[in-house]
Amino acid sequence: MPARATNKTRRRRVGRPAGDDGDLRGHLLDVAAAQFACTGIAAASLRTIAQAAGVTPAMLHYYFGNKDALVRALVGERLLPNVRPLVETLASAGETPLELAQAFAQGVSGIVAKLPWLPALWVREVLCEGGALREFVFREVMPSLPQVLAQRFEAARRAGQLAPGIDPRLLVVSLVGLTLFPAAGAPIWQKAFGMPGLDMPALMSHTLALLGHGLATPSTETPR
Amino acid sequence: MPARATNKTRRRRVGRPAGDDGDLRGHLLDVAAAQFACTGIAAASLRTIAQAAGVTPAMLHYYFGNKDALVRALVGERLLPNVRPLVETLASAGETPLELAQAFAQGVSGIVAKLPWLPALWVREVLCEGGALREFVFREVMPSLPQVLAQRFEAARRAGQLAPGIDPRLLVVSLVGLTLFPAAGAPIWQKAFGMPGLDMPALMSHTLALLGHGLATPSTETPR
DNA sequence: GGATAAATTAATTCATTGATTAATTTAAAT
DNA sequence: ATTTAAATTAATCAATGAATTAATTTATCC
Repeated sequence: MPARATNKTRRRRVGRPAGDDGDLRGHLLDVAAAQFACTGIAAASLRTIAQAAGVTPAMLHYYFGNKDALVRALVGERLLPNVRPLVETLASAGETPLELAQAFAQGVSGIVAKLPWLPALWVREVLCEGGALREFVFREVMPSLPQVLAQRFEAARRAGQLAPGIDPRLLVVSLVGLTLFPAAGAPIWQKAFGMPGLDMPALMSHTLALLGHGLATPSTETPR
Repeated sequence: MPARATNKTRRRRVGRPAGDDGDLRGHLLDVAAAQFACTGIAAASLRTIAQAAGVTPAMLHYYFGNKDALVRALVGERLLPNVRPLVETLASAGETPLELAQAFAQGVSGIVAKLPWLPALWVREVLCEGGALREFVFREVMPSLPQVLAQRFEAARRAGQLAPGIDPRLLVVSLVGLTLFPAAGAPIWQKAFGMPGLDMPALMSHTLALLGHGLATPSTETPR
């Protein structure tokens, strides 16, 4: 349908295209994102990316110049535009900590629906120490998103809205661990449990239940 | 000092060593583990590993044969021996789901204390789709650990010990996301929040509080 | 129709990587 | 003292990677 399928579709004819012949540059970004997420940025060769997209490696040089610029384009044109709105949303979403956490979880879910490669790329290239996106993402999103959340949780704690024992900053870590992390590992969980879906809706309702009351049985509290 | 420091220490003298000249093979495993965790297995070159250990790449060939065998040795001699006991412990630890979760968290904490590179290696090479340890670890640990936990949570659910809305299998995912994941991202959390430590004890008590009663405000559920 | 611009390929260059081997050095065994 | 075994280095090879360039093909503009 979109002039260019992911796999074995015959490539675009050589020569200058007539009018709008499909967004090859954008397609290359998508293919590169998938490869980067799957094998890691450093281990994903331009040859492999080009092959997966049905073009020659020279096309990547034509559209992006070099590998580093390709990575930057991916972050600038796919990652940031989708993450920035979430940051703004979370600055004022929800009243209670639980509502704020819910807004975060839903926001992440929405982004993942649009950019399925994001969770894996995040844990590979941002979370870990030698990650290639570390410095870049750090300057662009990190200063804002965790800070905003942590500050709002801290305010809630001062207002007595946060259970004792919960650390406002570590709560941000926990939230990411309960949302991005399961999404990044979706394939392995499905394989481990023989689940067909591990669909995001099921994960979402489970996570919200866990955040809501933890593992405590609401009806019969075990006496102790 | 164990005969061989991590960085710039002068290398062992050439020639056959006298008696016990330190465990170079084991040291190479440790250095390789750190490099693998930092940049990913595929992106960590044998040259870099050898350089970090103060030896020539030929030593890696001498002790392990090739890169694949090095990875297998690392898994077989460092990873599995530390993970297997945890699986056995968790088969019978704790009575309630909360206690079981606590046992898991403490077990992970203990392993991470011994193998600080494990969390990052896990998220890079096991969690994600193109991970190099995927198949190997899957055969060795995955079938048991998640299954054991999920089955025990399922039994607790049938006994009415698990809050409604909590999925026994997804709870396993949540637990990993609340323990291994924060450990893997420790550097970035510390940097994001300007925390000195993100020490495991603080993380542990926070996580256990979250698992215990979630984000429920103390006003609605105040024992005593 | 000819010139120009856009898009693509094939081929090439240079650096890096994994892997290997032939010496070399030293300790242990005989 | 001679031989053997263990450990290490330097040098090298083939394969792969990123990056580049010179053609080639096709559409558009005048």
